[in-house]
Order: sequence, then C-alpha cells, then structure tokens
Amino acid sequence: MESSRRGPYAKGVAKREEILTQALTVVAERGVQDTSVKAIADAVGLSPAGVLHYFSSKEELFTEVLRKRDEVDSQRVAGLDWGGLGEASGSGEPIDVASARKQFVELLESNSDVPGLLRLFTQLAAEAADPEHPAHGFFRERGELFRSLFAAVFAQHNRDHGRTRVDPEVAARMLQALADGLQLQALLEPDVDMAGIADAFFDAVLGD
Amino acid sequence: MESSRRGPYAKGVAKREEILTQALTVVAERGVQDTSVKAIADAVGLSPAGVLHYFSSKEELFTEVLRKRDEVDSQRVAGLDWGGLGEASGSGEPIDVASARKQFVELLESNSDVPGLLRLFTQLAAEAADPEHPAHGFFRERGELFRSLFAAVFAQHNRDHGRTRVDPEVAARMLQALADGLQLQALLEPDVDMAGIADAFFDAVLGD
DNA sequence: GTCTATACCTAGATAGAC
DNA sequence: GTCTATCTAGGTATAGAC
Repeated sequence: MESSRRGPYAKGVAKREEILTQALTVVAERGVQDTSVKAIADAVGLSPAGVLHYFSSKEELFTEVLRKRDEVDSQRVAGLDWGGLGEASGSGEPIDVASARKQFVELLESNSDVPGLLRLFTQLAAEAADPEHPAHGFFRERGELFRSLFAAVFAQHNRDHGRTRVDPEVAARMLQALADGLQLQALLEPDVDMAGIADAFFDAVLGD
Repeated sequence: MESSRRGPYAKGVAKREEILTQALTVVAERGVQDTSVKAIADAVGLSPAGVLHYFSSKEELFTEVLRKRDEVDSQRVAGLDWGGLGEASGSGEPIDVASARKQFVELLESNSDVPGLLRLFTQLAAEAADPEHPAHGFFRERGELFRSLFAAVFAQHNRDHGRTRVDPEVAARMLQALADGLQLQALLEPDVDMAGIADAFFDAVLGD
C-alpha cells in the first residue's frame, strides 16, 4: 500500500544495538584479527549476511563498535564527564584543571583493562589513515574534540599561574600523542604504568 | 650423503634480500592493506608460493620488512648513528644531548615522508600485542633499545645540569610514547608538525 | 522490513611435481 | 628453488522467503 508508514523498525534498532554490544564483547575477547563477521553473527544468532543487513561492511561495523565504546566509556569511568568539560571550555566558567587531569588518567587506566578494545582502537586508527576508510572521520573528529578540550584545560592552567610553559595547543597534541603511544606500549607490555607516566607528563608540562 | 654441506644457498640469500627490498617499495607505495603476497611476488618475478618459500607466512615477511626498514633508516638519515649512541651509553664517554635530540627529530621527519611504512609499523605494532605474533619480540626489543638509549641521554642531561626534572627512565618512556602517538596522528592528519611538537617536548622535559 | 541461503571472489597456505 | 594445483577461510552481493 501507499500508506506503508507503520514502521516496525523498533525491533531492527534493538537488533542493531545488540549486534554492537555483542561485537564489543567478541572483539574484546578474541582481538580484531580473529573476529570474523561470522563470529559476531554466531554470537548474536544471525547469519553473516544477516549482520551485514545492518552494516554495509565489516569496517563500518567496527567503526560503530568504536563509537559504542566511547559511549560506554563515558559512563563506566567514575566521575568522567566529557560533556561537562566541553561545555565549560565554551563558556566563561573556569575549568577545574586538577579534575580534568584526574579524569584523563582514570580513562587511561580503564582503557588498559580491555586489551582487545585497545587493539581494535589502535589498528583501526592505523587503517583509517585512508580518507576513504569509514572510520577516518570518526578519528579526526575525536582527535579534534580531545585537543580542544585539553587545550582549554592547559590554557586555564596558564591563566591560573600567569605563565606559559608550553603553548596550550601544542600541549594538547602532546597529551594526545602520549595517550595513544602509551596504549601502544601497553599492548606490547601490559605492565606499563600508564597512569604514572601520564602523571609525570602533567608535572613536567604544568610545572611542579 | 652425510657431507651434504655444499650449500648452494648464495642465490637463495640474494633472492630473499631482493624480496624484502621490493616488498619495502610495494608497501611504501600502496600501503599494507593493498599489499598482497601476490603483489610482492609480481614485483619480484615469482609466484606467491615462490615468495612463501622464503618466509613462513605473510606476517613474518612483513616483520622482516620492518627490520629491513630499521637498517635502511639508520643509513638514510643524515648523521644518524644509533650504533654510536648505543656504545656511548655503555661506556663512560659523555653523550652529546643536543645531537641525540637532533637525530631523533630528523628520524621522526623522515618517517613521516613514507606513510605506507608508517602504517605498516603502527598496524603491525598493534597486531604484535599477541605474544605469538612473529613481530612481538621485534617490537619489544626495539622499544627496550630505544628507551635505554634515551634514558642515557636524559641521565646525561641531568648530570650536565645538576638536577632531575624528570626521571630518565620515565622520560624515555614518554618520548617513545610521544613518537608513536605522533606517528599515529600523522597518519590521520598528514600536516601535523611532528618535529615542532617533539621539540616542544624536549624543551618542557629538559627545562629551557 | 528482516533475514537466510547461495554463490562468488579474493587471498593465504600447503602438497607435490619438476 | 620454484611452479601449478588445490584447499580453506572469509567478506560481499544477490535473490528471495517470511
């Protein structure tokens, strides 16, 4: 009929969510390499084609898994509040530098608890170098958000202390690089004290 | 015969080298994703099976390519001399901190010129998280070498200036993370000023 | 709109001939 | 030392069942 507007896609949306959640689990357990579309399909009780009904390709699926992880992260870490941080940077309110620093270190630690996802993140980031890759935009935007957030934090610190040790934009880039690099190290040597290194970095950049 | 030791493997060794050299070129041009064993085989005038006669798997081949790149790097960068740096750190001779810093930045810049290899490096590093991966040992050893080298550099700086701003071991780890992270960023945004960021880092850690 | 079955294609790996 | 042939696994496109 023409009036085919009774959209029964509530179920579809739910299924899509379920696929993402399960994929998150499977990837965390087995790593990206060993996660086929079939493995995800099995976990969710579908055929591979059934899964690809919701995502145009495996790469896009993984990209969405990453988005999902970002959501989960922001709820899992106690006291983490990217949103609030973002707002504060836009408005005139002063930013709590110590709190931002603490949140960042906590986020680092929580990441290292799930090596499978760390691997997904790093590998996809490398693959997303290609502008055609579905995750390319995701990573660029994520990086920009991260840097603008922490550039604001560093700028606040400079105001508080009346000096500029390191340019806030540069410091934000350094922090981003440090975080990504530490995660790479943690993949190879799970014992790395990421929080300790990150703390030392803040000390060095902010001045003791 | 027992004395079957007349090894006609001079040719084999040469061919193996040729495969590595060609693979280096192919990967640099097309990126890891688009480099199949067949592509390398074509470049070197063999069949895929012919190539895999020399390497037990594609992963192992790529690992060797990375090793090869490390060799090439140390010759390509003007004035770079890891060997000398390593020796100096072992002996009692003082290390030229400024020179080490300069070499490091130059190496960073030269790396960013070849995104294909950058990607190979980063992706393989992520995959090598698995202890079973052929590149696992390579990356761990490489990281340890890097850190011991630069820990010595930072220690020397501390001696020269009679103070300890950051623990040398910690600083070395930070530098390694920064380098890896910057390369990741450079993959997504080719315009990143890696050398500038790295320089700012040295300024912050060494003290102006 | 949701999903299965099927078929197809690429690619890494292996066996055995030369 | 190298090739041909073959096996297997996995991603993707299509047709059509429900």
